Amino acid sequence: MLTILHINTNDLKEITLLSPDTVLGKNRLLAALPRKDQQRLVSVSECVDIHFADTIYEPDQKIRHVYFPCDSFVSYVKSLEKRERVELGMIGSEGMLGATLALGVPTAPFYAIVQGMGSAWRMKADTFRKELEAIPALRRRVNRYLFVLLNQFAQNATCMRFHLVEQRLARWLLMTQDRAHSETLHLTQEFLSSMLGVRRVGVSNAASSLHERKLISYSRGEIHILDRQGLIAAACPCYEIDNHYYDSIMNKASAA
Amino acid sequence: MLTILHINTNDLKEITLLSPDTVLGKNRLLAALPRKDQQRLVSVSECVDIHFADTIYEPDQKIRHVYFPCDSFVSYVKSLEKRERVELGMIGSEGMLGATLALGVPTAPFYAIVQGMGSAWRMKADTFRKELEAIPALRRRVNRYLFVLLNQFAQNATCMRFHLVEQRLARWLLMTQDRAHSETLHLTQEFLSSMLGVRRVGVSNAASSLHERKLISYSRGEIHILDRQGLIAAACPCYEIDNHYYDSIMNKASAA
DNA sequence: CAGCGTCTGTTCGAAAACGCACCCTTACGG
DNA sequence: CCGTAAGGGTGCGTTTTCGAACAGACGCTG
Repeated sequence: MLTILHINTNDLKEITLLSPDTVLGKNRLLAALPRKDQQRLVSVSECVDIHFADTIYEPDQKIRHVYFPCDSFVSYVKSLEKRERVELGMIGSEGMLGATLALGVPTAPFYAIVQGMGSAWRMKADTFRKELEAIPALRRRVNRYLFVLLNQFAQNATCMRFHLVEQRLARWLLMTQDRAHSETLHLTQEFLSSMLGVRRVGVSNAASSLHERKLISYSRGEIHILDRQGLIAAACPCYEIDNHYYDSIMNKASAA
Repeated sequence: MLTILHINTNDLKEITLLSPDTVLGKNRLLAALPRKDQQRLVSVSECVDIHFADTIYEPDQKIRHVYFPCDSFVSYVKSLEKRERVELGMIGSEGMLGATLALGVPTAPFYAIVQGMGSAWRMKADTFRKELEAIPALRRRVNRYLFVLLNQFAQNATCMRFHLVEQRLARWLLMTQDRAHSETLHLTQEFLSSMLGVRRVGVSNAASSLHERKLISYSRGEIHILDRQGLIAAACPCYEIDNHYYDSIMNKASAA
């Protein structure tokens, strides 16, 4: 239908096999909009694949597109010096990239780096701005999402300050699994260390500990989550606080 | 006039002597609006005094009023456990409290605790919402401010993660001085420790060091800043990055 | 199969911050 | 004048993380 006709395909075999509803439903932010609005938005979007380690935004650079991840996910990263680099938040199908455009600033505040490859709906920045004006439901939704993002940043800041590397690693793995929809994750310790803002050794120790406790297994960048409940117990409460907050804010949004 | 836009926060005395609508000019967010809008906003606001240690907002509680500080200033504070409490950002005359209302969420995300007593323009939450609709310039301004806030949170998070207590203390004092418009600050170490999220001993050591370096003097909660330039050098770059960012975003806003 | 790059595990001392506790000084009110 | 409380300094051992380095293990490529 409309939706499919307007897709700009690079290689979208997967996508084209799915019904429009399914594809749309993959992004929770869009999925909560009225069907009509969803169709309109898809008609001005394209479905793209994004790849591991792609840099979607750089700080102070113009935002060209906004993204609504389906099964991909992306991290906002702040970098001061070489070693002073840390993840601020993680965006998957529950959110979107470039929401700050709604605040009237055309540039990106942080790095946005792809963590999990997959597909995302992509829209030009100008288009997004226009659709924000045209679709009140979208505007409301994006605004609420910005509120959630602010909270995630705050939670993450406090977590970084007070919680141990092991707890933070557990939390990070859980968040990643939620967005990757898979029990296997491809992540090197080197990479994890830059996400958590610690040395690789710190990750190594924390991972060993989680491994000893039979919560995960890993080998050469392949991490398996063996015991999700145990991992939740090993993580700091920030994981569940975050999830809870998202639900409480975004669900109220759809009710309103 | 334009001069008002370029006020250095350090010498606000000038302003109080200046003109009749100086009261408004004391809040930089409002001061950047067209004169007409300023007058309208004042007509639906009241000027109130807020006092040290007042709790303006609590997390998940409804926001009743928004505040535009004149010479007062307030901290956003996140608190997980008893000891796990830290300042997320500081709001003075350069910003406002309750900006998140513009995102359509009626509740406050964090504690807001008064650091420096003084006056502020106060507006009912409903009024603020209506004025946001009615005054596009206000909406643009508030949105841009939210963008800045998001950045401040990010900067602060990274700073907390990587920088030493002494650097962070120096930065905090500078930020406070900017908002207090005074060289004397009343702050106990106990209080500072909960702002920086460290032990009081940590503050004590850091303060001793700054004192030895003749950058500050202090006694029983009275802190004097002796050498502002030296303090800037002792602080992490986050201080200047923050200021720079504010200017670059908010000044563009007034141009637009 | 040799070579090389990547990923991981481990070690070391040092730095920073932690929790806790004790003691001294100053301010203030009775 | 003195008792009390608040503010601040110091010491101690512990924990966590840091920076740097080295060694083993795996997998790809030539």
